[in-house]
Amino acid sequence: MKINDENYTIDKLAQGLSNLFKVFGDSTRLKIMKVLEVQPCFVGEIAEKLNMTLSAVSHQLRILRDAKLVKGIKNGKEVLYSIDDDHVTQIINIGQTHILE
Amino acid sequence: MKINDENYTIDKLAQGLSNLFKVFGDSTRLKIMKVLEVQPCFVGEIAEKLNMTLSAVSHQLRILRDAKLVKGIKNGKEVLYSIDDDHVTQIINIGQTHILE
DNA sequence: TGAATAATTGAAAAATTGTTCAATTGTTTG
DNA sequence: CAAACAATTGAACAATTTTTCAATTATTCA
Repeated sequence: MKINDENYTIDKLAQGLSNLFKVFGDSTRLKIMKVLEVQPCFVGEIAEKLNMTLSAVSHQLRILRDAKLVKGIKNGKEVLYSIDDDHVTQIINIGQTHILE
Repeated sequence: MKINDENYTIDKLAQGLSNLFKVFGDSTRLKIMKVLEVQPCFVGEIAEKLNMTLSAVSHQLRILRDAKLVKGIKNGKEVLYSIDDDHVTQIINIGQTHILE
């Protein structure tokens, strides 16, 4: 394939898509999303539920936020996180169907 | 969270799901899937279209095969690859919707 | 104001992943 | 059978990513 318009387009699309799916490609982040699907939680609650350090959770939440998959709303000292987009549940559900077949 | 049944379940599920999404989380593999969505191709054709070495394509095809996302049918010396599962297109389409919003 | 609490951040270490190169397998055909 | 062709494989290197640890920011309240 030569460097032409068509490949430029597929390259950019593949880049964007793979960056999105990379975010789903980590079990820690998946667990965080699964927890938030049940109900919105503070950072400390997520850490406790998943038996992780606050720091590790916070780092992963930033990645999820950047991808617009979760959002955090500040409430005093605490930040309440929740799922930001229905695509999260859709993608996870199709994935689940795939691996359980 | 303590090591209990509930977490054992979510851990295993998150492992399976993240392993699946890791496969989508690479632009090379995404481009291969995009190419195969248009039409089935031999390994050499994929390599030519994407301007990659045969070896690199073959390595990625094995990962896609293991995840049951593509399948290869041997025909003489050549192997014809195609999308193995409708979930591929579904997941890519939802991802595309997400990043284009 | 100062202590306590919740969360974020940066840097380093540990682990994982993708590509390249060389060698190998399997198939066709001269 | 030997040469040519298509694809796969293994090992090494380069690059990226996740976690940990320590330090920092921001907010509450005594």
